[in-house]
Amino acid sequence: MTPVQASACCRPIDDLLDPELFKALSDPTRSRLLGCLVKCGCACTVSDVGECCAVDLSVVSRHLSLLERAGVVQSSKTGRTVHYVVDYARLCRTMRAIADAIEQCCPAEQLPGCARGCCGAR
Amino acid sequence: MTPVQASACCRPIDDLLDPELFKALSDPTRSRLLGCLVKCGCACTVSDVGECCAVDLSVVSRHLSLLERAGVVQSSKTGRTVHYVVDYARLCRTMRAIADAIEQCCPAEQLPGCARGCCGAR
DNA sequence: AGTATATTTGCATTATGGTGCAAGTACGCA
DNA sequence: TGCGTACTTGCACCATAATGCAAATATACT
Repeated sequence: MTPVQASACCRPIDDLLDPELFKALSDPTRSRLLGCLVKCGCACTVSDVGECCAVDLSVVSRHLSLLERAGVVQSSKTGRTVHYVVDYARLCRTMRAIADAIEQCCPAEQLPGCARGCCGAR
Repeated sequence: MTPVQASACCRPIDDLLDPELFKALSDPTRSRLLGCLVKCGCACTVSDVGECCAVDLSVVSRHLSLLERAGVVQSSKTGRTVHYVVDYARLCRTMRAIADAIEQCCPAEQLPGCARGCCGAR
């Protein structure tokens, strides 16, 4: 069993290692905005969140909408103000699911004898 | 308490939302390589992992070393071949820690009454 | 020593993405 | 209707990073 063939098993991990989600969390500014929102614990306006870092409000707006597209936060518009909330449940669920999936793939004895006989020689 | 002030509490989350880690997982090619390695379950050579996707081997090499710098995988050189293994334990621990930290910040009742009185009006 | 294999590095190219500014849209209020 | 506020979008600019190719390095084998 080669790594390529091994890819055919352990299905769940492929969907969980979603580059889009991680990309959303990979920018320092965005990370800071999210951290701010996570700790706030309630719905914050774009302007409120914007106070967390010294960037243009348009940048904040774009980052928050990107986080929403990634499923990390949710927005609700009331009048002319937009409130953002962290989707705590979903984010936790995703992180735990990734941990679980990785753990399931983790062989009991990792090295040097390959438990699954993959990777050719090894 | 504004979002800015709220940032002062709930400390752990800031260190856990490390953009560097997520950046490592944010590239599709890298994600695929990692998924391949995770499912393989044992130490794979650069060439082996490279079979997972249609990119130059030099690209694979660079991606794997980046993943190592991010603490996602570990390498060991034996002779002229380099073996990469996923650091299952560390990755799981990190993901769970993030989930835990987020959950701790999650207010019991999220909306519309803000449990922490932050975000001004709301 | 000479050749083959495994991986890395330098370099140029291209793609992606973050940023600020200015203008635009949407809505509330007088 | 006109003005102010909250946010978004278009655009240009700049930085970072992904990629392939070719060359270099390191090691094994004969």
